[in-house]
Amino acid sequence: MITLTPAEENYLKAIYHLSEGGKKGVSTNDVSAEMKTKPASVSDMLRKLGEKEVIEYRKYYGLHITEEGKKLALQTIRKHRLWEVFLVEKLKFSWDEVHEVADELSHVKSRVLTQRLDEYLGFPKFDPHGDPIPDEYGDIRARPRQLLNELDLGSTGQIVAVKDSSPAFLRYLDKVGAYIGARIKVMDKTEFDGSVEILVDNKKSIFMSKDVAGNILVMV
Amino acid sequence: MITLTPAEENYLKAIYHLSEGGKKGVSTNDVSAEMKTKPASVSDMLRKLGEKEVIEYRKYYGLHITEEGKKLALQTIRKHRLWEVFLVEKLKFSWDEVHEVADELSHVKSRVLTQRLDEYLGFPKFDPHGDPIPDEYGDIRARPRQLLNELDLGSTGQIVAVKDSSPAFLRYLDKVGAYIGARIKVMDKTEFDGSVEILVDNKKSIFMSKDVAGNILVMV
DNA sequence: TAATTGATTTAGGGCTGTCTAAAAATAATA
DNA sequence: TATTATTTTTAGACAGCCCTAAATCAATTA
Repeated sequence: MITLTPAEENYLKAIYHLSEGGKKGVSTNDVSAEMKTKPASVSDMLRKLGEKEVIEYRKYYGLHITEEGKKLALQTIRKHRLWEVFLVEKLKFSWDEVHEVADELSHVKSRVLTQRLDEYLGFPKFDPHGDPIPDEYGDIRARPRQLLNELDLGSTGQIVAVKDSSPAFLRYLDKVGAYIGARIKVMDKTEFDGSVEILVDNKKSIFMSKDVAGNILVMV
Repeated sequence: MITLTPAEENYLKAIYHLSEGGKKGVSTNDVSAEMKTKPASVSDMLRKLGEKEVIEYRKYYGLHITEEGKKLALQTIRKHRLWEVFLVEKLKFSWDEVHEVADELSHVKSRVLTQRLDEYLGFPKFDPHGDPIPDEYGDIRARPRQLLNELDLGSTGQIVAVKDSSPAFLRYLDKVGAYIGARIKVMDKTEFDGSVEILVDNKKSIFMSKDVAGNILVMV
């Protein structure tokens, strides 16, 4: 049975996220940026994770996460997200306050604790950010996606993809401040032209035509 | 502001308990036994705690905890006991399962977390073992004591003292399996002679006359 | 293809917290 | 008091995790 130190868990979790996002392999610098540690420290850690076979690591050529690595990363992610639910739902933390604390809590090693917490929270399927919570076997229920222009007034979600991925469209999104991963809320809908006003990351309000909104996929 | 590492917190907590129990100073070996680490490791840690002025440390002569040290120890104890309450009351852990887990949880550094947890639990004054939970200023409310023969059927508590401390009485208690610190529950009360049946440490059931029970102080 | 640039790794060091083995101080006993 | 026994401390080592500085490798450019 492979066991990871808290630091190793954190690295593996970061690597998992990087693997999901980008298509190709993950580089030392990617991990360094994500973890906010120096590349030199990352090299050392990658060697260790390679020895534990949770990643496949070739010096100078980056890495790929292994199946075993994914499983372990999902365990950590599960714990992290369950604690986030607890902090927000039970202890009334706001979204932005939870991350660090959940991070520390998620390193407490007790399988029973995780199971009981899951049960206590009513086996939630998604965390407060809308990210799915893996079950104890690492399975994730894929969240259904909806087109942004079909969302109801007041509903929230996260931009996960675009139908039109032309550079022009992406540049436009970039310009107005929308991006893959952005948390959005529908603030207003105009009936006659189908345009919408959405709030991005609880900060910036932007207007969108029906055409634009109809090309954005949102996870609700 | 003094900050302690998790290990330092653990040592200080142990030292606080040792200081409360025995009257005189605390020795390196005492701490070693309590912490289950080698005396050599303890020496090193005592030097560090001495430098941080949470204890007063004289080489070869043991130590005394300082006022500042007591305050910090009580903070840690507060967190530990709040988590114990959470684990037992909300997550349905049993008494014997909670300690290690609460220990890890109590090292999560977030003042807000502790406050919100306290609030969520309804500001409990005692942990599941009956030990008092310090408030955020480190104050402990002394728990009221009751005579064992005055407890209601089904109530639980911990034996904390005896009114009659004659050797004969103590020998008797010892014989039947009651002792200072024992967790008890009143299982039966006989009206006509005032005798009671109590369950000790969730294991052993013993009978007591009214005279005996009337000499035992219980913290409920 | 050769030189330069940028990414990555290695080398060496610091800090924490543990250990074992050996030395030193104190306490107990003859 | 002198010797022995016990307690405590020091010395040196190791693992984890981070750093900086220097070396190495790979990719790009001239």
